[in-house]
Amino acid sequence: MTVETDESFGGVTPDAARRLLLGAVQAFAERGFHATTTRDIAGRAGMSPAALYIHYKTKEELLFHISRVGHERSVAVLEEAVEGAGDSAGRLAAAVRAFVRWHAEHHTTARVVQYELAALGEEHYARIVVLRRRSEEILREVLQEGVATGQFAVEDIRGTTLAVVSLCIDVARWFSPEGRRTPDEIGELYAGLALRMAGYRDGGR
Amino acid sequence: MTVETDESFGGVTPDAARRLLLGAVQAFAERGFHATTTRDIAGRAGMSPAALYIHYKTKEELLFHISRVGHERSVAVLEEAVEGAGDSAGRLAAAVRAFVRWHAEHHTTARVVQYELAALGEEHYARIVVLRRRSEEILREVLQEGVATGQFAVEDIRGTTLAVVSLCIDVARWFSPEGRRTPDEIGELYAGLALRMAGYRDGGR
DNA sequence: CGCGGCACTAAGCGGGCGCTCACCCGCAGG
DNA sequence: CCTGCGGGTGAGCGCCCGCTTAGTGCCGCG
Repeated sequence: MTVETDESFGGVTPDAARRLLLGAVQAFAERGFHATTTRDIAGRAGMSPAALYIHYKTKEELLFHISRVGHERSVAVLEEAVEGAGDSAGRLAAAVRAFVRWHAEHHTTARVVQYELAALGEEHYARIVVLRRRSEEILREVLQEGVATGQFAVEDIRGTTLAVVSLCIDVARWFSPEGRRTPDEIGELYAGLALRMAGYRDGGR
Repeated sequence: MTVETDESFGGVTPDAARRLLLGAVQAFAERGFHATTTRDIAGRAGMSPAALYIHYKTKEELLFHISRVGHERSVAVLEEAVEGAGDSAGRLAAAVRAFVRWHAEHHTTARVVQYELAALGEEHYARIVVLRRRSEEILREVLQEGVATGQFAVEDIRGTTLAVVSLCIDVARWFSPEGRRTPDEIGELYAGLALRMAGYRDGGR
């Protein structure tokens, strides 16, 4: 079986460590962390089980690396999208479009990032939670700004932010490349839905 | 540790079988199916590991029972809410309110139902998928009806339905009884958001 | 009161898990 | 040409998993 490439981990060296990471992402996404064996991961990377422990201390450390890099990428995507995208409506649309696209395009990584958190050790979990808060903050600021300028009409900003973030994240759960929609199309659809959730009026589309 | 009661499984007999089911729900929700041991489940039910196999053939069969009963309950809740709740806007609001409340109140069961599907055997999985389609159909029909009567404005009915269902389901992932919102409040908030997603205009709240 | 049946347990089997250890290449530096 | 060393392997340790089996206590019934 070929290991699908994913530019998120392009910078990881040496080569063997990256192959292990990619194999682990695949396996964790398909079966979940606990149902994945180190023999399976090593096999996907074309190595013996023992080789895994040259590059990573434990199976859990592999998960932590995936989770950390994945969160950093998704937050970076969100930050880029929000910067310099016009008014609040433009920023919200751009943010949701980009965040959703990332979760669809990288649904294997995203699945691990979003749904295997509980398998992290306590210390690693705490470090990941910090990163997670960032993505919520970014969207909340956009909503807040839009409400302040009168472009949006939202009573419960915290709750609505949570709902928008939740909507985007859940894409990773159900998205399939064999499905009828491309990541771009879903991003576009969801950007429009997020604007509606924010109470934005653009003339009635 | 006390086993939290959950009326979803109130009708299961004998008593020991129900206790095992409740213990399994708790354990699966906390740690996931694969990380849960039969010894843990039996322990929560106050029994020896072997007792589990008098009432269920395998650990996977326990998961299947939980998944089946859980899906049946959530679909029933949705159907009740849709029946006799006025116009399309009223029906959509009632449906989302009830569906979200169920996912928040029974977040342990819902977590298992929504996120441990992959651990089911092929045959059991196929039987569950049939039940899952029902909930999406119910919401799609409401949206369709509202668009037909002009109360809603939705271009992509399938996609919007998917988004609404996804939004509701994801409540099970993040909800915590220690959080700042009650299931009722979240249901209310989400009902309003769903109406906005459907393009319903009620005068500008 | 004896007996069949059934819910349940103590003990444990076979196997696969995460992880380790002793050893082995190929190659850069002297 | 020898040497050291970092990336790799084969074999396997100790553990705990899902599940089974042989046996036990108890309860209703003739």
